[in-house]
Amino acid sequence: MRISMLAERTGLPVATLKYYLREGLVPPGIATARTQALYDEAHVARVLLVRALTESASLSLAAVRQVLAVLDDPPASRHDLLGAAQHALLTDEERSAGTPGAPAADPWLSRAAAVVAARGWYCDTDDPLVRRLAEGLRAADAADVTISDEHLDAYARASETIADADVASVPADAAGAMRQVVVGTLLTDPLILTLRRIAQQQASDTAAARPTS
Amino acid sequence: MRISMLAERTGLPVATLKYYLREGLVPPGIATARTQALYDEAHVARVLLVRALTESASLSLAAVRQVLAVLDDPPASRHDLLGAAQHALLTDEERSAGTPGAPAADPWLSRAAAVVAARGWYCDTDDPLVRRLAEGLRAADAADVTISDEHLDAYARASETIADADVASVPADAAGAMRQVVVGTLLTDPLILTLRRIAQQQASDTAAARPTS
DNA sequence: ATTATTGGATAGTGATAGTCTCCAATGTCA
DNA sequence: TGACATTGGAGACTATCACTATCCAATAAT
Repeated sequence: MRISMLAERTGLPVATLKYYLREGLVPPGIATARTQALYDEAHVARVLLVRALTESASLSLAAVRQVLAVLDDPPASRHDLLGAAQHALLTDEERSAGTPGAPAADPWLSRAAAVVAARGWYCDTDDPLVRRLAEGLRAADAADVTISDEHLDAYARASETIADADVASVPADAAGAMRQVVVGTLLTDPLILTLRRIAQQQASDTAAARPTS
Repeated sequence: MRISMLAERTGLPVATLKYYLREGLVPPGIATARTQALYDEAHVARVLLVRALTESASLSLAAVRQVLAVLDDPPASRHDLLGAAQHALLTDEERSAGTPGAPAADPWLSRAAAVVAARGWYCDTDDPLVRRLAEGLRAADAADVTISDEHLDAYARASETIADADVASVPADAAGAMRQVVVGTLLTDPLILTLRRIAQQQASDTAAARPTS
């Protein structure tokens, strides 16, 4: 199919597709002449993937590029798969954060480590995710929002439920697994947050019905 | 305190504070002369809140404005509180989405409603949150990510755990409750997503240790 | 008295994500 | 075969966002 057909199939203007091609987010079509190239279903899927990641998962095109790079070249070992996937989802800043000498005993980092440890999980304060958690705790405190240990543990328990379901749904083949983990996680993040809000309404109604319990 | 002190306390350049004042995100100081105004701890807290919402919760300044408007003028009735809070967290587009005649029987909307109903929750396909859920499901499908009913139900169960903890932690006074619900939800969203990723690593390791179970 | 700081206004910046305009080469259909 | 639309490729242009910089005359500090 030609680019105008690709535009029709994806619902995007031709100019945007040209832009994605220029940016390397979508591979070039098969050139049949100097001003003609053919695109196939894989191109349609790729464009839809880019849109899903930008629109639904709110990724920047730079982040989409990172994700696509991992999908296009998945690590061979199944063991490295999740690690590579997680790595692909970090920001440049997070990736390059080496421990510069003394960590200055950040209280937020301590608490983040404690939350993780309380669930019986591993505990490495150098892990970018633990650092990200600490950063979130710091921001909440700066905004004068206090989160109790029980509250935080409830989040950790819920996360465990989610992660177990996630891991259980990973397909056997490497490429499919990569796709499911990386793209699946990104696209289900907003689902989880939306479900949380719906559940809040529900929990609030229930609490109102059974007032000062 | 003068603006330079406010800058020092918040760690932001004076130019940025002036910008926030201009944009109405931070209330003006008490003018003592035509070129002099005083700021207090409330201003410090406000600036830190704005930063927490933009940096940690990734809100745009326009969204921060919406949130602050609700915080500054909370609904009197406790019953309306969560509704108003939820309303404040919607986009303009979502707020203005009235049902235009026939809903065209969107399959994603049906599935979203089914997920909600399966948890024994209310079920209104006009609810902006249910629509948002449907939109997320549509995006996942477009990106060729399939989510089983069990998988989705695990998310719903986890969300219930989270929401119960959220509702249990809401303070009694109206202003504090508003703050906790709106700001607390926004700032804990990233915590939950980060915990999910950490839990995924954990679940993956566990699954690897107990291979083909 | 001199120097620094302030509030207020206006203009400029850099990043992001497109969108528009041209062009000569090609495809399509009469 | 010819008229006309479409294409790939390149470059310039645009809008939005979140600042940042510059000026100014009016204070404040020393």
